[in-house]
Amino acid sequence: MSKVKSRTVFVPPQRETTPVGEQMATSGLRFTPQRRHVYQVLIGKRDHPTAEEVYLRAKHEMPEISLATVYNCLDVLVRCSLVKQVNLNRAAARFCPNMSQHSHFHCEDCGQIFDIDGESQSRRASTRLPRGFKLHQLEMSMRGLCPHCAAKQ
Amino acid sequence: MSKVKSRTVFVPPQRETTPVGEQMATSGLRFTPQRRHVYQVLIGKRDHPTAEEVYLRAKHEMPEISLATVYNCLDVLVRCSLVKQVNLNRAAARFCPNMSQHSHFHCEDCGQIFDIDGESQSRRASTRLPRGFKLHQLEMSMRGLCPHCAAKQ
DNA sequence: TTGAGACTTAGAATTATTCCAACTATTGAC
DNA sequence: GTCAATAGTTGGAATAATTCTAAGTCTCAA
Repeated sequence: MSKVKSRTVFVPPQRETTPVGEQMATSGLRFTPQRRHVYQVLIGKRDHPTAEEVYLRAKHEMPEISLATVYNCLDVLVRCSLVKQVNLNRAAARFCPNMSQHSHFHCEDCGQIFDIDGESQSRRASTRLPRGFKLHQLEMSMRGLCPHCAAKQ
Repeated sequence: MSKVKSRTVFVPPQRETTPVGEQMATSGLRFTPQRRHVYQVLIGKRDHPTAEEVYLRAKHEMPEISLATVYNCLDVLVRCSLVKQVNLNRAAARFCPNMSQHSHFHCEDCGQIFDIDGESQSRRASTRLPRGFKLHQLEMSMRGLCPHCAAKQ
């Protein structure tokens, strides 16, 4: 993953009362071993894996984990704002542990996804919204050529 | 559909040599009766239908059209930049004949999708892109509450 | 007129995701 | 601590959007 700037620092959770665990607990959810592991898998390699890829990586350390559980964990992590879900094409959803404000650049040639830092995107966007709309979340995605593929052509 | 401002004006194609038809022909594709009809269905009601919904609407005037053809037509229209494909959640893709620069606002309460005019979005976005990236297309989507649903709460 | 390539069609196949039912784990009230 | 209630996990089945396939039709250009 090409990352321009990072603000999210992962503190590995040791007990249920880590900041991450608390963020869940307030939603009435539990920070189970499976959920912690799925989260660590995402943090461990900061690309944009699909649920299937997360499943394969998670199985290395936790072979008995099921795909259904991985879907459940990802869903919970997204709902707790610990992970972003990225829907670029109609293909499988991808998951991104970078919670700083950023958008995604999808290279049409090599297929890679890049995080692009986008400061104050949502503030700018909401100033453009017609009166009455209440913005909760903004997602910006781009397609084109990454520097490497653009240079080749 | 709540439309703030529109720049796209539809000129109904009469012969194969309409502007719309030419836009296809240059790609080695044909502006067949099915493709024209699917396009007119989209233009006719400017909301954001799924492929299934387009299929149902198209069948009124052209009962023998198949779902596979509708998928083919939508794909071709998107590739010829006559229609935008909108992927909001993981649900069915939606199609939008508004080709002016705009983004989509998805109301979390009523589920409606609104076109929000966004002038010079892509110019601003590309100035934020790190050196070397070549932007072809930008998509911005928002979630939150539409004026009607926000007022209710 | 004919051959090549594009298009349409119905139905089958694919695939990401969700659902289900049985079982296990955790929490809070007593 | 015990126990009921609730939450989570698991494997497999089900779902639903989309793509593929094969056969037939249409269009264009030589």
